[in-house]
Order: sequence, then structure tokens, then C-alpha cells
Amino acid sequence: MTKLKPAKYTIIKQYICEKIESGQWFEHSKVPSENELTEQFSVSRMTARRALQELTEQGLLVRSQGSGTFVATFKSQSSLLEIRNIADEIHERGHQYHAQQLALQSVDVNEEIAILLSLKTGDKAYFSSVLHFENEVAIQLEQRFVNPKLVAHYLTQDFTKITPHEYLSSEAPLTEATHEVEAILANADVCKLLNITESAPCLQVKRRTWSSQGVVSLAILTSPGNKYRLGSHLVF
Amino acid sequence: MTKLKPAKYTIIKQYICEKIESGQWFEHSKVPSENELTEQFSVSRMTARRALQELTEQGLLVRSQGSGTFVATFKSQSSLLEIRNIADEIHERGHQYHAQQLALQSVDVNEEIAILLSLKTGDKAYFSSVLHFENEVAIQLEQRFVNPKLVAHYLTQDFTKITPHEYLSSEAPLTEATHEVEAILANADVCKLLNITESAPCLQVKRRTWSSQGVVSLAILTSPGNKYRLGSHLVF
DNA sequence: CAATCAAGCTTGTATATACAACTCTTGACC
DNA sequence: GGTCAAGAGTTGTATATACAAGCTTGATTG
Repeated sequence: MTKLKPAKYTIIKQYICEKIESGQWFEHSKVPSENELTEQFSVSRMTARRALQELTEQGLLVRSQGSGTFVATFKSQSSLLEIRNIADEIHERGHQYHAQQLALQSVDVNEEIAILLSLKTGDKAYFSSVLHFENEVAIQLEQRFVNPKLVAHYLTQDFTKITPHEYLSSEAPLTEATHEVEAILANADVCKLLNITESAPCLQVKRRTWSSQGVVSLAILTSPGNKYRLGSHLVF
Repeated sequence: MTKLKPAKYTIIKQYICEKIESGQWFEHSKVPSENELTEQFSVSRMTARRALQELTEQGLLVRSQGSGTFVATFKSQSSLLEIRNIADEIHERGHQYHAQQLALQSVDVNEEIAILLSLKTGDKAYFSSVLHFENEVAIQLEQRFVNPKLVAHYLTQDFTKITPHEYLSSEAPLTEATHEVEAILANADVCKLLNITESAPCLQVKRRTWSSQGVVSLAILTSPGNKYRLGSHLVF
């Protein structure tokens, strides 16, 4: 056994986490105040405070002196994400963004994809292919495989209006991610879409996102090296 | 003016930070206990505790119930860093690592480098060029420009024994970093060093590291796309 | 009606206290 | 000399309290 008696403040943290993860408390919802939690859990204000404090540091909550504590916007969490939502990135540069949806369907996964998605070869997965444009120039091809068990309504979305990343974030807001970045030469089809020659180096990012239930999706992002670079800012 | 009266715990935090940044307290040094800080700053234990707690969360300190509080190893911080020390990465794969030092000198910086290092064109900067090998195969070329005002003894190091990144981390442990990742075609000289053809795509990472005094260094890391990929694991 | 002010709520800081849990040293005992 | 136990010192958890500072609301007042 690991812990006989979990600390009181962790119980409160868990309670709040569950409310948020389960969707009972929405973004910007007001969270019980320190005094309310004090009564509800029969603890001192300092203990209730500690729970709220730590969740705030983790980015789940936002506190404002005088007005209260609120569920954070998941958007703000994505700023922690290394590789950001491309639509935001382009907008921040003051450029025009638009997307073209090339495919959106259910497919049989091959062996490689199956492994990466924790499925079996031949299982069905949802697949989307979206081309992202910056000022009318194709800048990134996003091919994405999604675990159908975890994101049921993926195929009914319109990814010219919302990016797959944004949609998935709204469905499973609390996730981990692994990234692999490679420099590759793209195949002929991809080169044609991106309007580059077959000898042009491309940046390819494979991003796997996880929720507590397993792998949510695998994104393969391919960008021409001469049109796109990956930026990041880390403080440590 | 921003703040009339800084909180007491921030004063203690600053005090500890300065001791660490200035090198007066080494890695693994014992930090004053909560009770000692309580006396030294004439505050309550809870206030002293808060300072230690927050610095622990920031990764500067390590606490151990029963034994005390210690300055963290800066090594452990680099695990937060996206793009890791290549020597560690190779060792973790169970492969053999070695480095070849190609250059180590003072150079005049051109305009591009000057801007990135916050120097003026024609100023002197320290320059190092190191080739990293995994199992005798060249895997990464590291070209680095260092601000001579901030790292005085850079030219006297032996970068076959310690990587530039490790050395700089020990000199200016508390930094920020910005990264840019591109897919490029390397020039002939670089291709020869990396033993690849001139049409092979390469991953190029430009990493700028900052201390509180300014830009410390600019690293240009070039790796063949078919031999190297960038991995990362983010939790958010 | 509009502006102002005050009350009441919220979070932020700070203190004093108590006990629990853990580590390490020291000293007594075998 | 080795083993065990006690104790001192450390961090971890929890409570009760007080006041400061910021926001919201509603009543008062011009």
C-alpha cells in the first residue's frame, strides 16, 4: 500500500479535478470559495486555500482577488504547449489563415498507425486530412488519426471552421503529448499539395496526445522547411 | 511604481535566489532550515516555509522530510528542457558517445549573429564548433556563439570532455531559452562533416539561451534527418 | 437618474500553534 | 564492537486567527 491516509487538501483537489474533467464545471465557472469549501469539507480555510492554490499553479483554475476562483480556459493551457495551434500562430503574425479539408472518413489502420494509437491492425480509426494556408500559401499538411472510442463525433465536424487540435482540446482538455520532429523528404502527393519540389526538405512533427483513457490521436504535421519553422519559448 | 511593499516571502525567495545565482551556495548545499530563516528574517515559520516551498516548485530547491532543504542539481532542471543534452540522450540509448572539437576561438560576428546575440556587428564573440558522434557515426554538428562578457572562460574549456551545453549550464544555471526548428539542406562543408549527401534533409535547431544579464549564447545544431529525430514529452 | 460611498464578499499575506512523519546522530546496552 | 533506542532536528499537515487588498452590489445622496 502506498498511503494510508491521503492529505485532506488532496481530497479537495481530486474533488475539483473530477468536476472539471467530467464537464460538470465549465470554463469560467465559478468554483466554490475558500469559505464554502471550508464548510463543505469541514477543514480550515488554509487547507481549502491550499487545494485551490495548487490547482491554480497547475493551470486548472484562475483566481482573482476580490471576485473569486474560476475554471481556467483550456486555451490558456495550450500556451504551455510547445507546438501550438497553427491558426493562432498565423493570426498572431497578423496574417490570414484558412484551411482546406481534404478528407474526413473512417479508415482501416495499418500496423504502424495501430501501434501508435494502441489499436489492433485492421481496426477502424477516424482520419482527417487538412491543409493549412497562411496568406493563401499552403504551409502545413495535417494528417490525423483519431481513436474512435474516445472521440465519437469526430467525423461530424467541419475542420475549416475549427482546427482538429482545437476540437480535440475541447473534447479531452486534460492531456499529455509526445512529439517527434524529423527532417524528411515528402512523397510526391504531399509535395504537390504543399507546392514544393520533391527535393525540398520538410519538417515533420508526429504528435501523439493522450488522455487518462489512452491515446486520443496521432497527428502527422508536414511543413516545407523553407516556409515554416517551429518556434518555442521555454523558461526553466 | 509597481509594488509599494513586496511580500515578506518574496524577499526571502530573492535572498535565496541570489545566493544560488551568485554561486555562493553550490549544488546539494544545505539551505537554512525553516526555523533558521524564521529567526534570520524575523518571520513566522509558515512564511519562511512558503518561500522554500515555492522555490522547490520552481525546481531550484529540493526538500526532504527529516533531513532538510538543498540546492537542486541543475542537471535535473535540464530534464524540463525540451531539447536535451545530446550526450545524455545517447548514453540513455545505451550507445557510445564522443565528441570532436573542430574549432574554439574568438571571432568577429556578422550582422545576423550580432542581432541574435545582442551585440554590435564586428564585436568579438567566442565561437566553438563541436561534432557529436553516436557509435562513431556523426550525428550532430554544434556551432555555438557565446557572449564573451557573460562567459569569460569559455575558450579555455575542452569540449570533448564536457559539452558546451553542460558547461554553460554550470556557469549560468538559471536561464530561459528560445528555440527555432527548421528543415534545411546543409551546405557542402557541413554535409561532408556529417557524411551525408547535399540533398539530404537536415534538422536545424537554433537555440538562444538567456540569463538575467542578457543573451548568453546562440547554438546552431544541425543533424541529418535520417539519423536523428527530436523527441519530447510534454505534460500539460 | 446618476454618481458616490459603504458593506460584504472574495482572495492575499502573515502569525502562532500543534502534532505527525521522517532522518540522523548519539549514547546506552548487550 | 555491534545493536538498538531515544532524542533532536527537519519537513509535512492542519487549524485558528487577524488584517490587508480588491471586486461587487446595493443603498444613499446629490
